[in-house]
Amino acid sequence: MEAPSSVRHFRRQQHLARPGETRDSIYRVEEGWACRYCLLPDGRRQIAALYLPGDYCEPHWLLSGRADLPVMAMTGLRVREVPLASIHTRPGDGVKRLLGAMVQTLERQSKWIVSLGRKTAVERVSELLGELFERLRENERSSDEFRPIQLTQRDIADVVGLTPVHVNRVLQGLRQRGLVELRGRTLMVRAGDP
Amino acid sequence: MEAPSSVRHFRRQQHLARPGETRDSIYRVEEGWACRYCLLPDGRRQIAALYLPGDYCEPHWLLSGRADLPVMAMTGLRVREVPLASIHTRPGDGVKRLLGAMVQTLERQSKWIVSLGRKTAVERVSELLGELFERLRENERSSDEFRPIQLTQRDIADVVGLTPVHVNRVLQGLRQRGLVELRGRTLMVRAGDP
DNA sequence: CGGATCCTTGAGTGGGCTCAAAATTAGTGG
DNA sequence: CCACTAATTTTGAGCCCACTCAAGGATCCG
Repeated sequence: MEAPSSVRHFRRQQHLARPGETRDSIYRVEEGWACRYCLLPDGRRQIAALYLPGDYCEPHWLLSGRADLPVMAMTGLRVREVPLASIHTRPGDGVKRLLGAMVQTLERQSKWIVSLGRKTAVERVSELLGELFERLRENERSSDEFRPIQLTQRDIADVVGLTPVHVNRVLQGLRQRGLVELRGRTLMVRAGDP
Repeated sequence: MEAPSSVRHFRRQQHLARPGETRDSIYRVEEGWACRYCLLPDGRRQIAALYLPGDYCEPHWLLSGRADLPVMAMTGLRVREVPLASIHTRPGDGVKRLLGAMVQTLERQSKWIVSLGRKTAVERVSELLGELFERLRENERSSDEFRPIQLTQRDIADVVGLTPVHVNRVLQGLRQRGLVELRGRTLMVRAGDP
């Protein structure tokens, strides 16, 4: 007998799911970040989705029942495990919230396709940081001007489809324009991203 | 009084939906191709999804009830209009098929993010043509070796995130390798895509 | 304090872009 | 059926954004 919703912890780089695995539960992120990514045979990596506190990971498991891409913790991570059975049997808001999250993921992915296909390096990085700031502001509701982004520049590179070296140079530009700050090794983002 | 499912026709370049519109029905493509795209203020265009015969367009309207991006016919188009009400009230396979289509769209988009972010021009074009060939083979079931792709090179460019000029040069390479043929102005794709 | 990871910087290269013009093809109306 | 126009495909030359390779500093962690 398991509790209907249990808390689980993952360390950075640890996998929440591996490709092909069948899933009978999803996660709701409570603290920390996770990502869905694809690793090509020659080592190239592309991150296809980021999961922040408050996000469901991954909503479409409700329908497909299996993971198609690996999901990994990008920081220390605390999640609540939600059995799919508990959602199917109780047809309340649960299903609705999940399907809503799915649509949101879909729209976010469409936006990223546009960025990756048609935007420059500076535009992509700015857009990513802007989006992250907004998503953080929605879920945790404090109104600090700066927020920490716990990603390495390699991680950012694998989201925006660039090289770590070039991400570094872009960030230096954004720093001079005051959109971003570096404290120790963690990146701080400020509100306002046109 | 309207028939419960009516057939509609669109000409090339004609819009099936415009951004912000509220939708009370979706389409099932019967013949021809359509796409969802994004047009940036400076004229850059990126196509985010292609809809082929047999596809639902767009499944997530079922949940969101509105179009976020414009949808346009890329060729002459015949579709069947399916009122959302008829799906909501009859909770049979209809909902299931639509949600399945939604998951498929989601997985397809994830794959495209990987391509746009991390793959070369030749890889992207080959992958697009291979995917299109497979999707065409699933829905229409004849086993011709070659199939027509009714897209201009500009359209292809706006899918794979390249310039029309460069798409042209890539296609010339693929033609020399026999993966592709050009009859008149229409591109013919052959099976086999490693 | 040693080792690992990450950030930074420099110099040189290249894949894909831009600009521009010519060659094909499709579409239209007479 | 044919001229005429518009839309595509093709080709060439030159450029630039982002990449590669490589080394040197920071920062973190045990």
